[in-house]
Amino acid sequence: MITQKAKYALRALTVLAAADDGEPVMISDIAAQQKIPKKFLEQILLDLKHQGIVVSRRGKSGGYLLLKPADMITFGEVLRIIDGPIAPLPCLSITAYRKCDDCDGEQNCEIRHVFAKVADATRKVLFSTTIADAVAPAKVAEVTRLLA
Amino acid sequence: MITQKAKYALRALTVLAAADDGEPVMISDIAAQQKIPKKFLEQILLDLKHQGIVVSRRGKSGGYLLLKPADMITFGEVLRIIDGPIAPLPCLSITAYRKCDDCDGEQNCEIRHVFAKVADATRKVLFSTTIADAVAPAKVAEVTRLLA
DNA sequence: CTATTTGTCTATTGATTTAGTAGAGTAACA
DNA sequence: TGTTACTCTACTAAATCAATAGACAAATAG
Repeated sequence: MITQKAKYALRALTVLAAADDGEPVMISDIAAQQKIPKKFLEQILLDLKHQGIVVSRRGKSGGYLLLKPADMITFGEVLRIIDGPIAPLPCLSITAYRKCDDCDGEQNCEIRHVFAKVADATRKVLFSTTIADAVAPAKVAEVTRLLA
Repeated sequence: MITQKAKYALRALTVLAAADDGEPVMISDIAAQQKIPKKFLEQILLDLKHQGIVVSRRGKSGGYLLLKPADMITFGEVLRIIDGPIAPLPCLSITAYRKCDDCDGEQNCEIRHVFAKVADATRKVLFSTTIADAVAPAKVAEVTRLLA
């Protein structure tokens, strides 16, 4: 299970992706729109800012903007920032590798071997899907509605 | 990340799978062989027993045995028993479905859509791999050693 | 029939993580 | 210079994780 925090982060980013280019969106607006506790969202956006996913502007007419284009932000990188390693075992993590203290001989560890396949499959999906992909269907639906 | 408990469960089952047919293996032996805290392992095996994965015998020459053949026990079912749902979101769980209280309209939830792909890929691996698969390479290695 | 052996079951614990809240502070702008 | 909106740190309640503790029950050997 991914955390609530990660879900919030992804949904906040889709809001920013859907906003007009160069137009900052206020934390309160994102929070209201996505039913996210405002104070909690502040922390999340701050994390995303520190990790170079978004930028912020202060004062009147301030808010948040995407730093990179939405189709350059993958689900995988967001999850890593918020929830930590993608891998199901520490000894399979790319960003936070840690030898399993009990098992020695990773090459022969069959459990590791199985979960390596899980990790590969998971990464394939998460790093090939972007925030833009998550926004696209919503936009299609919107256009469809407008044309109806 | 899967829990330590799940890792212990899987490794304990490989020990039982490797044991001679009909020969019970004592908790202490499994614990020693796999460096698992004995008292913790007791609980794990009890869980697996309650869920119909293993059976036990008490008293002298007692211990645990697999209830089903090793190639009929998948990683997926063991993980479900020990760690709970496989799905990354409650609204994607087969065994413990729960509507996400924030998002309404599952059909349109793009986050859900992405994680559905993750869940599918994960399940494909976990339910097609059995304890027998995990033991097989070890057996091959053993035979190779004996023949050397 | 009783002592030993091995599994059964429930409760408790300390550490960590999760999901927030609280509040003082700082930059930008009008 | 006041208001607005982001920034940063600290705190907390509840849940989960990884064990540990100990009383109990069944099987069996002598």
